[in-house]
Amino acid sequence: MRYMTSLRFIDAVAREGSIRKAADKLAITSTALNRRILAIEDELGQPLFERLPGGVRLNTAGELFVQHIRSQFAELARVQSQIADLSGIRRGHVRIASGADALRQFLPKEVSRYRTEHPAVTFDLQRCYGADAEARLDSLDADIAMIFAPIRMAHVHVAATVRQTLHCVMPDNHPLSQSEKLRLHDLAGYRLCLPKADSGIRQLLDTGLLRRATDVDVVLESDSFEFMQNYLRLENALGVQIPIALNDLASQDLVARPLDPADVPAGTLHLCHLKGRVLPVAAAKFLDAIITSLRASYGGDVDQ
Amino acid sequence: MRYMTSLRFIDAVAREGSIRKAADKLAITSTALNRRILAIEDELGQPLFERLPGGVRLNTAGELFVQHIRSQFAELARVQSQIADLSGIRRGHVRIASGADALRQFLPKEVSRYRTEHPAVTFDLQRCYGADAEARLDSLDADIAMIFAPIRMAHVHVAATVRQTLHCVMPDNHPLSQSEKLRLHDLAGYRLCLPKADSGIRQLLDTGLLRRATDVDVVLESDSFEFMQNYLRLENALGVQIPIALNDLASQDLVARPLDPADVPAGTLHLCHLKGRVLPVAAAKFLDAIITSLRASYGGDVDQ
DNA sequence: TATCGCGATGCGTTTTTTGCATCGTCTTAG
DNA sequence: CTAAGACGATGCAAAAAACGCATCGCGATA
Repeated sequence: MRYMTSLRFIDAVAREGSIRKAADKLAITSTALNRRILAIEDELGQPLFERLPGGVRLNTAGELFVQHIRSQFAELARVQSQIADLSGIRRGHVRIASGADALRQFLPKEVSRYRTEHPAVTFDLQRCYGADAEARLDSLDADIAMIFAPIRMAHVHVAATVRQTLHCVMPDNHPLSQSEKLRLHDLAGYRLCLPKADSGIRQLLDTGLLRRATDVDVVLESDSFEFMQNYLRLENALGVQIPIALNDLASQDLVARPLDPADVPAGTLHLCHLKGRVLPVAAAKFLDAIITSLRASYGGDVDQ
Repeated sequence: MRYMTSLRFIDAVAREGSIRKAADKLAITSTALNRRILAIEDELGQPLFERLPGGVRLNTAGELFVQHIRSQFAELARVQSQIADLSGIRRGHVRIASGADALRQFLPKEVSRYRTEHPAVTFDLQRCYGADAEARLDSLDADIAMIFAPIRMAHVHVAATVRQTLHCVMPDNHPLSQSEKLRLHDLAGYRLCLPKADSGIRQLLDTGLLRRATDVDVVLESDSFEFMQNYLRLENALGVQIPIALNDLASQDLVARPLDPADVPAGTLHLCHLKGRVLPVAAAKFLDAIITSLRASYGGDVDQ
């Protein structure tokens, strides 16, 4: 929308921390950008940025104003989406912040299904970690977040949760593949490939290991599920994942076995959006769709 | 704010129902206005107005968009007020929709007191009836409503209520001035000056009269309290008002006597704003101030 | 101390917006 | 049944706003 140009520009400057850098990204001269900002500040009667030797930084008023700008963008998007829906075709853009878990199999499938029904809806998938995802909801950079970690911020609304038991993934000829269910002490002596410490899986596992004083052999840490899964067979090691992240293991001759919840507490996958925000039609409907789908897959483990 | 010009224009056209008329009010030519609207419609990809032979009217998309525009205005006002508050001086504009009751004595006093403390805050007092006031909250034409009538709309938030007993106002030499409390049947045979039928006072009174099958002599109806009050002495008649509307009666040799609540139910003065809306600082603080003041005057009759 | 990168500003140029005149259409008054 | 009036749309020239270039002053850094 044309009339929002100045606001977009301010947002860009706030993000870049420099008028010249922002001007570069926006493909205009720093002069023009600078003058737009001065004009707005003049109209507001107060500066929005502190001028530092190395650039600019939002002052308190600027923080408030930029927050306002972002909520205006989000609101406009919502209204546009709602208007588009009137004409029968659902349009819109859905921005999802998710951990790697759901990004593997679940979200691709869901997005694809949704886009089959509503081809005019576009998506933006942002891979990120727990606190990050919440921050993106907060700054209105994402509409929906799907994270396997506790929710920290108070102003995030949890639309649904899914209980997820940790599973060990291993080559199908691994000795532990004989057991249907694994206790934590079973893992002692085997090589483990684990997600990094900031992952929700790792935190749950560490809690369990600490409590049971189990000593395990972590040979590899990575935040890439793909890497770990492809590596397991090479070193005949164990990985840990949650059901939603499990893809077609059989084709790689891998199997998954649940860890006894008595040893490692089950974690919770949170599906959320910013509290108090009215989502655009497209995002709201997509949220509904994935909740329905989760319920179909995980039944009683889904809460709303 | 400059960047909102097009939005302001659209709002004006929606209100006027005609591009030419709106252009007149906005002091530009209809051409310019017309083209701004065409431009926005073009950007949105959908028309916002139906073109009728006698002017234009919002279509469904337009309704949505105009609603969005108005909420943007309100939000901007809130942010500006918040920003102004940062610099110590409270600025802002508070728009109050109120019945005549509170507009007589209470609000002038409160506004004046508030403006003494915050001279940079300006006010807009809109006199209107119950349902009207709610509509103004809804269309964001008012921030706060103060109405002596039941709340009809679900999306209005009642910040406080004050129970108000109806009082009869009369010249101090009126026979009824002897009684400290009046029963409904006491009024029979005396001349009454009453507010019009759409007033909250009248409705309560009519309820009582109907229930008690009391027949009274209504000689005059008016929605002007001033007129009625000045008229009472001339015809030695009775008026009915609620405490908050009572001004300095003694100087006019008038007295007020409560009507027995057993005959006429006490009414409720509602202090409200639009549900889900964050009020600008100035409005929010003024609301606090009048609630405090009401509590000081009416104590236990105030609920929050 | 010299240099570099930053935001601010004066000035000529380009783009956008506005106003005027006018068209076509529909309703209403005679 | 026609003429008049009011409405929104549009071509074109004038006015206004935005833009880009060159340049300034300032503070950090090497």
